[in-house]
Amino acid sequence: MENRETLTGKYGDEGDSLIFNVMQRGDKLVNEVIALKNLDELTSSELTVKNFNPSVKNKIVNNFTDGALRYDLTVPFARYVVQHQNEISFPFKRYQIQPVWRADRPQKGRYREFYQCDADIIGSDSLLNEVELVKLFDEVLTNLGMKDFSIKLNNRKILSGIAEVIGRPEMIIPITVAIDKLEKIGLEKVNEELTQRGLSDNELRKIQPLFQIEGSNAEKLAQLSSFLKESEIGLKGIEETQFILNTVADLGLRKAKLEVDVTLARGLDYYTGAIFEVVTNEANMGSICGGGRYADLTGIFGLKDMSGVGISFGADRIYDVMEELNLFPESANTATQVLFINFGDKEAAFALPLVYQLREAGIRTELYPDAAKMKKQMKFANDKQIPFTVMIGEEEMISGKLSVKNMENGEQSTITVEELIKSIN
RNA sequence: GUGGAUGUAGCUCAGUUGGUUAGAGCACUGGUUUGUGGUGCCGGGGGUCGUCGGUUCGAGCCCGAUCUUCCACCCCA
Repeated sequence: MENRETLTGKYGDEGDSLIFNVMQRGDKLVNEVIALKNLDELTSSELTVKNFNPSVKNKIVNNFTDGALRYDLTVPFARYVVQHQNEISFPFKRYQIQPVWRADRPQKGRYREFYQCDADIIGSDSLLNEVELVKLFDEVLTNLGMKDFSIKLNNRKILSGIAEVIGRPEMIIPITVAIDKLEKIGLEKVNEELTQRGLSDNELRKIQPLFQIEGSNAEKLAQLSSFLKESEIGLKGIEETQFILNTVADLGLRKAKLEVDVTLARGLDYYTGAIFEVVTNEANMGSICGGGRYADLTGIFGLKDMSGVGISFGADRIYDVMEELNLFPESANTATQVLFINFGDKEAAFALPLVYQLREAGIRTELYPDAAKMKKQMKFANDKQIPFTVMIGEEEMISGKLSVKNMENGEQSTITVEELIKSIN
């Protein structure tokens, strides 16, 4: 859990409303309720759901909640870096695997609680870090068995450049959100939305060439630099993207495709340079990974000039995709090799040292804990695909030999422990 | 946040235009030589039909509310 104010305002308006706020506890809460009773805006009639106006709602959230569940791992990481700046040697790398929460309505591939696996490098402007993270995407997802996935690459500076060229720099977020939908809803609808968001016909006309951009990464960048020739920041974004592409190309990738995608616009407010998103081309799933460069996230917490870049793997979505693609091995078969059947207290006491003798010989062995019916114990062994069962009853305790049953072919033999160990090892 | 569905045994689901003791498969359990699994056969336990209220002589089936889960949009991991 974080302090609420640590998280609010970092993820955009949409993000803010998806943060799980946590109520104050105990007397603090009681005191806030008492204090709020005195606010003239809050009359009892306003406490009915239908009459709830936003300002009252805000007031309640502000007064009643002091904490918030982590929305992602990046902002808390930035907070951590600022708080521990004197103890950290920079550039600082860290990975972190933890659950995060979104106050959203769940559906396929969307969870209210899910795990993110983050890797970040903070305290370095170098684009080599971006290159390393692209390689990390490739390495991890390839090792998990994914065969066809795309790392989409864009740059916030390019998006800024676009807004600048159109003449509406303040509209960068609405514009990028709209063009992000190009593939999904088509050109016409995107233009509709842009108009609705306040773009003039002239501005709309200026942006059209952007929607025609296509071809290889190099061709896209070439068209883009002509579109952005008036924008210094836009050209800077192209240059950065070019560097990442070239360097990665020299190193090569295993299964990943690295694709420039100008329509990739992540809603997170804090990205300033490269923006990443990974999608699998083998299953219908939203993005499975994301990330980007944040040049001044720590500034909000009081530490200037601390640029970082990081990526996040969406563990649950990756799991879902792997499940769908049958990428999990049939069984990790580290299961029991020998099961001792339990005939009762005396027999169990006799068997237990033998269990440990087998284990010391490296054989995965267990003794059924209860003197359950034999049929039940045998069925247990069968269900768990345990290859050998050992029966020790009166006879075996006298003779000192074990009745060993091979569960695959049903054959049974009477042998010593040493012989059993030898036959398995 | 917007819209649409769902909710019947542990699990997956049937349940006819509202009508007597609510069913199946799987799972569990007992028996089939009382120290033996996998297939077979015979038997058994288990459900206040999400919750509350309403309509009706009578509701799992109709109506309302509420909760849950799911799906799409929005957004994103």
